[in-house]
Amino acid sequence: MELDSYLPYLVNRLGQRFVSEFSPSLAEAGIDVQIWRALSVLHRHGDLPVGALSELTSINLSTLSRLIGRMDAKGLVLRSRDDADSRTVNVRLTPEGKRATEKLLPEATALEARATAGLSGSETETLRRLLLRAYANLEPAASVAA
Amino acid sequence: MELDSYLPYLVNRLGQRFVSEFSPSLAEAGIDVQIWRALSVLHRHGDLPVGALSELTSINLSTLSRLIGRMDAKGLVLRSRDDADSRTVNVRLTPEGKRATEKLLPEATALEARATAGLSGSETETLRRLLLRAYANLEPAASVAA
DNA sequence: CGACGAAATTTGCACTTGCAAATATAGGCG
DNA sequence: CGCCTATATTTGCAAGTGCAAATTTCGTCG
Repeated sequence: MELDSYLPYLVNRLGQRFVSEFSPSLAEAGIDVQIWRALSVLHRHGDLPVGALSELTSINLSTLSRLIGRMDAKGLVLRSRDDADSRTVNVRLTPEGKRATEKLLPEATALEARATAGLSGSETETLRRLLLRAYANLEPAASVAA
Repeated sequence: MELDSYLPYLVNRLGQRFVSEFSPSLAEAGIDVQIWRALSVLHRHGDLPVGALSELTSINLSTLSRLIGRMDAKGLVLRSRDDADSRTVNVRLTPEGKRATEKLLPEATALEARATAGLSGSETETLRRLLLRAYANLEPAASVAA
């Protein structure tokens, strides 16, 4: 195996670099990268149950539960039991959460632009497509009940 | 910004999936993903100073210092002050560390193969190249002294 | 040669994380 | 209707993590 071109390696270090390069913007907004991930998903998808938010953010459920607690304390989100099924807790952006997210979106876009500088539009699209495909390929095997 | 095709988002979730899919193999070997990252880099590059290992693994220096402590305790690596400059500590794989790493390499390769299933050889190469390029594009600005 | 600032690594501390167990609510069955 | 199992979320606990300060060693200048 050639580590320098090993995909998990390349992906991990690019991910770390995205985080470190975005951190100054986040720090200015007083939030960390995990909160940002949750905010951006909620902004895109609207209200979501905790479980769905976990799935979409790739944040562990118990970690996310506490993260939502912190976000709530900051006034960024609201929790409420679902009307139809009250095992479910729905998370919703507050106006302030929405505002904070929208303030950061342009910087997020700029970061991506910086990452793709020098790539043609079609190369960038290819990159997106292949990342998506690899992700789908690794769909957990949903282990059939024993 | 369209979150579902936002690169940092795609990269993060693919990275998380690589980790979760590799975890069973790691658990069997009794190590965690951070240790694996350090092992694989050491295997590829040979002995390295802590700072260089931090750079190559994208693991924070203080975190790495303690990680090396754990690896040492497990008999996977050895620390030794550098002969020429004893501010530097060199980290080296023990034979056992080498063995443990080589035991996992085939599974790492298999994971990558699974991720790239259905992609042509040239698509996979393109993916590697673009990830590398994006990483290079985000090289920190080395802020010129004020 | 001795003091001083720079470089490499480690450590104190406060906080985040994930696993597994606990809790809360639903839904089906006798 | 009450019990039992499944689903959704939270919490106890034992680590792991990053920042900033401390430590160790180096190299240079007076």
